[in-house]
Amino acid sequence: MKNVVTAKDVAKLAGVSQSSVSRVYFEGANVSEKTRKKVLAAAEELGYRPNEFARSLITNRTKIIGLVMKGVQNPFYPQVLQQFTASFKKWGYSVLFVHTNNDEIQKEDIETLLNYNVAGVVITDATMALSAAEAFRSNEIPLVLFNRKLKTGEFYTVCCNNLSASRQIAEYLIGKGGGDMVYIAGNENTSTSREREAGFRETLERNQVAYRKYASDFTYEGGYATTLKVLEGKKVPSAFFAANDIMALGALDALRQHSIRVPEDTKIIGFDNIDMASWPAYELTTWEQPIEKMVEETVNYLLSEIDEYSGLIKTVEVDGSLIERKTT
Amino acid sequence: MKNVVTAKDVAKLAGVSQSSVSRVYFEGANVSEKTRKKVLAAAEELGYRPNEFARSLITNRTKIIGLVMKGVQNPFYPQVLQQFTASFKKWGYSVLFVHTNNDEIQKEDIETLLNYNVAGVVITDATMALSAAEAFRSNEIPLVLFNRKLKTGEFYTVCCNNLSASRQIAEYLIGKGGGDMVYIAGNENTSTSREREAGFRETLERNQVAYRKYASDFTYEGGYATTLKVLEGKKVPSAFFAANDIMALGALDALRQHSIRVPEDTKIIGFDNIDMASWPAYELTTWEQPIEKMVEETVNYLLSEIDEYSGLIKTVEVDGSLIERKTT
DNA sequence: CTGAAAGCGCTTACAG
DNA sequence: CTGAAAGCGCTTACAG
Repeated sequence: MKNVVTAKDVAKLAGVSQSSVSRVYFEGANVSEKTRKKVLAAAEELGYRPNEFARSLITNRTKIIGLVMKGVQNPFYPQVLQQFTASFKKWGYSVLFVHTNNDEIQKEDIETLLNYNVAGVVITDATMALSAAEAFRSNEIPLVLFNRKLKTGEFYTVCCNNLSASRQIAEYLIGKGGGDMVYIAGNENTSTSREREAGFRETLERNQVAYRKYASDFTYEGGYATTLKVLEGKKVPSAFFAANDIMALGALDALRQHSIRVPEDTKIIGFDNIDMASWPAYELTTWEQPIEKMVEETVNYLLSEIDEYSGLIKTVEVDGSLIERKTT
Repeated sequence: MKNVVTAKDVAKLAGVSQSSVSRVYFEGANVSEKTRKKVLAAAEELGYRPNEFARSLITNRTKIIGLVMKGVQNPFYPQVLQQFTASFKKWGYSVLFVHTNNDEIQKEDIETLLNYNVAGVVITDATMALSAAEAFRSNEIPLVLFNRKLKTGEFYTVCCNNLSASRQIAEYLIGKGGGDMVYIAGNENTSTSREREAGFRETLERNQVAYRKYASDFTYEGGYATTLKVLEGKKVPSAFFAANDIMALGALDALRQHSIRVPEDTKIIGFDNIDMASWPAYELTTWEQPIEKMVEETVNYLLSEIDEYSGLIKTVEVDGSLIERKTT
């Protein structure tokens, strides 16, 4: 019963061939204005819509982008999802949403993406086996790692300039005075956490500021628990740098529970600039990730690769900026 | 170059007909174990995957569910998205994510859903013109409104038992003492806000407790600003009921800014039980929406309608429960 | 600019 | 249980 109206029906009503109907719906094809009008009128009358599947079958192209995401709990990512969806929509692409619980994308998810012959893939906060990447490459499906670097030189990557950002963060905190600082790391297997650590640590060491690192996991609960652990030592550090905002908020709440005043007794800075960072309960100083710009870079690359596949590999780093609020 | 391996190639290598290859991948079809093994071996060797588009073209069925969402800013919805994706994945369905900025789903989004011939549709916090619904109905595409009621009797709806919940909330607050209460409403055109208001108001009036309603919009900023407006009056109400958690958090921050103690000077209760409600900075008393159960109800209905379309219309209301924390 | 025809990669009666 | 063949709804050379 479904979708009963076909190009053939429209052709009959319009008094043209099925090929002409097809041409009306295929941009770039040659059709006279007269034919176009007849076809569109007939299509309107019958409620015709071209069948995407027949179309994809023959063109071997789809208008679907696969978007892979893990941490929807972190408000940063829903925002990313929204912006990608909006941006792709402008170009006529729809988003197939793939959620992965594991750090690494599972085989079944890759298969789904391949089965739907997606035009392109965006991977946000998940990793991928190189063999999986090979499957996309051999099918000439362009792929972008968003906000994560894997093996350099293997993927097109778009992310924030974490190294330079964390150096600036270190300098900023040093400027605020105080002699020992704590880095609250995110998951150790992410480039974002490692790079933010590297820039921060290196700058502190160069300035002979004491540095401690505590492992955590990019969640609010993690930031909270980790900060409690930091406070077990007798000395409160002069400043905290949390690898993302949601951990910074947890850290802030942990500090408050111990009646440690921020920014008087210690300072804290996050990363991302999620909505909550600006809430009056937090007023968190942070580093803004330019999501819009990052999304734009990603979409532009994918569209150009869809247009003509080159397999270009590059790492694009977009600069963010310091957002100063009341925790420093 | 893409997806070059077809059933024909596999058939040749396996020494069987293309029909047999097809049968191996079509569950329920009759194939001998011997044939199956030969085919799977050949498929493995060639890296064969059935083409979903060819399949959909002929069966007129897809394994795609359209999920329409508006407010990804409210952490409640990413959670909903995640649970739907996980749940559908178990049944072999993928999620086409449609984000709408407007309250009402736009025509182009409906077209996308129809073009991809989705097997079913879930609409969360958005509304839809009846004419759009008609398009789904006439194509026998099952549809569920999740957490929103539109015209009763027109849609299959799954939501929380808002009326009973808000009555219990009112009784709970009355039990805590105090004589005048404020309802912070969400968007006026949503059933969730209206129903929560109705149950709350009705119970207060029956108990002769003064009631005031303030319009707001389901956002943190809205809850914050609206509460400031409430406080412009000289008298601080004895309690606030915010139509969702994110507004309640905004309200709480506004109260703090005015140094009004919670729960001593006034009380506040939200709705949803989002992650943040349990954060130490808030410890918000709220009503938990049983997302898991609601998702399950939705998925079960859709699967049964996909299996055999009946057009069944019903409103399923799932009970939630009070989560008592420190704001009451 | 237009139509007739081949073909995309599958599923599914049909006959054996 | 299996194979040959028709056909799903399109696009796209090809010829006119």
